[in-house]
Amino acid sequence: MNANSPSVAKAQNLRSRLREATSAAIIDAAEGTFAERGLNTATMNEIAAAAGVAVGTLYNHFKDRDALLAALVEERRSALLEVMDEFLDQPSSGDFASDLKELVHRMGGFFDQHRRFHQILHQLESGLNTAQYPETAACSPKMRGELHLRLEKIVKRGVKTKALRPEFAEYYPTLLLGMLRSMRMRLLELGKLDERLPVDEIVRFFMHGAAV
Amino acid sequence: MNANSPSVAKAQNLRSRLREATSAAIIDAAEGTFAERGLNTATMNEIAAAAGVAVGTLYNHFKDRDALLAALVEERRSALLEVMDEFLDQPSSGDFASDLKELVHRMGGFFDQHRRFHQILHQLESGLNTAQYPETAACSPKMRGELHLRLEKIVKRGVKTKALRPEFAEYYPTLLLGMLRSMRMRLLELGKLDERLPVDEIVRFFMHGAAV
Amino acid sequence: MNANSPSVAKAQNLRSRLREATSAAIIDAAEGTFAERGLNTATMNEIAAAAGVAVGTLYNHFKDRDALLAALVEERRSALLEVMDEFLDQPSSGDFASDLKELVHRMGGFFDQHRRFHQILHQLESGLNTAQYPETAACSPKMRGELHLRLEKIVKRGVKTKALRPEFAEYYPTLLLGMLRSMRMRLLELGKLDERLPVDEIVRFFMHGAAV
Amino acid sequence: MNANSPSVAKAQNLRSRLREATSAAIIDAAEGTFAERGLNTATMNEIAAAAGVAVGTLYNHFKDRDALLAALVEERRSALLEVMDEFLDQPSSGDFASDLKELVHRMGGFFDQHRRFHQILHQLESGLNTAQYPETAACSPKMRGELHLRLEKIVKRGVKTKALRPEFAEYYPTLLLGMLRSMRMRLLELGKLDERLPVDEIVRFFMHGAAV
DNA sequence: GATGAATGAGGGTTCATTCAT
DNA sequence: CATGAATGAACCCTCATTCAT
Repeated sequence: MNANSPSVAKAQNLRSRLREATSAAIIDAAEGTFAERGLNTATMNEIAAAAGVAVGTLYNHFKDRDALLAALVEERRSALLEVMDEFLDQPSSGDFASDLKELVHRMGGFFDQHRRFHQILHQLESGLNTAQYPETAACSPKMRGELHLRLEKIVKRGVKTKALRPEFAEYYPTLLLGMLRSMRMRLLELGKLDERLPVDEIVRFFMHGAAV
Repeated sequence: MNANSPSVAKAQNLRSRLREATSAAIIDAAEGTFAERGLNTATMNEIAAAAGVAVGTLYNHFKDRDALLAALVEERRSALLEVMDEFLDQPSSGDFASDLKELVHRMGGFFDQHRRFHQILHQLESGLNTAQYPETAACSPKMRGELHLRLEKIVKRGVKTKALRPEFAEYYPTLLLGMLRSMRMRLLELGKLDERLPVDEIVRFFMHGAAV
Repeated sequence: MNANSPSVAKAQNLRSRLREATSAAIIDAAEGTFAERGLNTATMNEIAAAAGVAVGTLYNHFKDRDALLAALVEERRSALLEVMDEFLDQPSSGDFASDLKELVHRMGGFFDQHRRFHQILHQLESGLNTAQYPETAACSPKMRGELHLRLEKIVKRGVKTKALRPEFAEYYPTLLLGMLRSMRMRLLELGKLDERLPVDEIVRFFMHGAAV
Repeated sequence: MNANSPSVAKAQNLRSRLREATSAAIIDAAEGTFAERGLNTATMNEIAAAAGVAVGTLYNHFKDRDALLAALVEERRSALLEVMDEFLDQPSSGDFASDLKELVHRMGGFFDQHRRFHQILHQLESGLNTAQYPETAACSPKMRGELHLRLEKIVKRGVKTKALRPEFAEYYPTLLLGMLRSMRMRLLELGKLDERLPVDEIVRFFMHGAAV
């Protein structure tokens, strides 16, 4: 048989790469459409049009609408966590404030690069949409949980080194994420679509608050 | 004739009161349904069932789905702003921190009392939903704008009295609201449906941050 | 008992007259609304509003929408036939053309006076509406049939006196009515709402056609 | 690539032809349903059932109910006018009566072939239905206007050649159309569904009237 | 008898999903 | 595999009719 011949293998590779490329294009189109039109309003036809393919093709790549959304979240989730983990696996610099600033910079950079995904996260957070999207429902809290975990990790470090007060510490990750998200929404509302998240100011605020 | 007789007048009063009661019941049911099932997912039939009336009745009281949502937002909006204005119209205590704490307590109290509305606000914030709901679209940013305005007012006071740093002050209202909202969502996620917002801790965090 | 006392009788008379007056007002309102808004589009609420009463009152006077429409048709039908019969019961003048002109004048006069009813007749004629309105369905062809009968009567007279050609005579009533109706619609289309049907010209055309 | 290969082109041709066929089937079904059940009573589900497709398919081919009706009217309108214009563009035979007879024969033939459409025209004429159907509203008077125009054209010829009396000539088109329509309705009422319009008799009547 | 709010069956429309080509 | 027309369940909304006051 020539099923394993080099040329066949090469052809399969090519095919598999083409397939991957189409999947990625669909996910990108889905990200844009979900963000722009809303998680509930975006239609499969719109996504297909944005991806430059026919609706049927979406279903060749993803079981259903829910699976597409879940795949999109999963794709970005892993990329974000990778960025964070890459940093968290390094030894601490010794200065908590620098460490935090670096981590939040990485997150902010990712969210700036994937603004659309950041908006989708916001829509998912309410958890109300997940009832309709069971697969995403399993994926989105997981993603939030993992984000939370990373932030808890560094917060615990901060508490241990007495850089942070321990009293309300369990909610610091929530507050930090909430501030990033509300800043993104505010920038959108002000029409500053291309402006970056003011990460340094947010970290400063997180550390020292608003008082003089 | 007897069109103005006491009994007719009484009957009209009764009717009008019954009508108000039904409207209020519908708005309450809508609040619950929109919050629980999601702004897009909640159906008119669900809302009617929750209110214990038939669908047609919803349309006797509100022009369409959009108008019902707008009426709901408007109802709560005015109640919230009233609570805030009642405080803001008083002379300052002189101590900024006390003033802020009091104001946020009022807001938090309102949001605790109307948890479901707080969740709806969150869903409205993305602005993506409003595209579909023109009437709400005109109402919801107004509400956010007015909330913002109140907070800006007190923030400016704080800056003027040098209780607050001026550098990032334009975003303090956004951050404060973002923290309240993310805390609500977190409590929901943890299943602590009936727990109150930890207003004191949030204000403390707002003022002094997380650092020791 | 005083059930038959004069005053009671008088009171009952009064009441019955009031009832009649309300019924007539409703029928008038129905005529206007059906004509203006269309047989299918006119709603019971619109009719009630036009009559200055509540919807419920319509149902106190007429079993349902269909019965109201049927009563309206019946009311005008009997009035029209009365006008025609009054003439037809007289002995012929001896001149067919004069007789026809007089009859058509009476019909045209009635239709001018009840333009709205004339329009309703037009809508009923298609017979498509009657499927939905069983009572009217029984009433409207009857009305058309009776109109037809009167016209057949005079046409037969004309044929017998050799004033009319017999060849196509069975369709002369249809053509005559069709011309009256199309003239009404044309006047409406031209915005000449208040113009009278050009009865003389129509009768002339009926008798001698368009040729020189 | 093979986007322009013969097989793809052939497939697209096939698809496009199938699509046309479905559209035509839907228009035919709509014609039958609108005529039989009435312009207001016919439901989209009935039309879909008559066409042997699902409701959704109607909306794949026509924006909404109104657009379907308008497309139907437009389709028949252009076919009718084509038949008339084909004749009107020829030089006159010199004999007005022959010309008129020929033209009305063509119209009558078309209306016989499209009896259902003839009935729909009748329903549209009242203009009351069109208020609800904006697209049809723009299309239906246009169609009536164009029909009128053609008839005015030939009537003017007749007046110029002194074949017709000029006195009431502006209403001749209206009367002619009204007679055709009332004859169709009469045939329907008599259950003579398949009988043809008696065009010769109508033209004779138009020219010479009913008198001996 | 008049009132008008409540009712709910039924119609128009959308859109995720399927499947023949 | 890609395609896109067909499908039909489910949604929003209307309006004739009822009935408690």
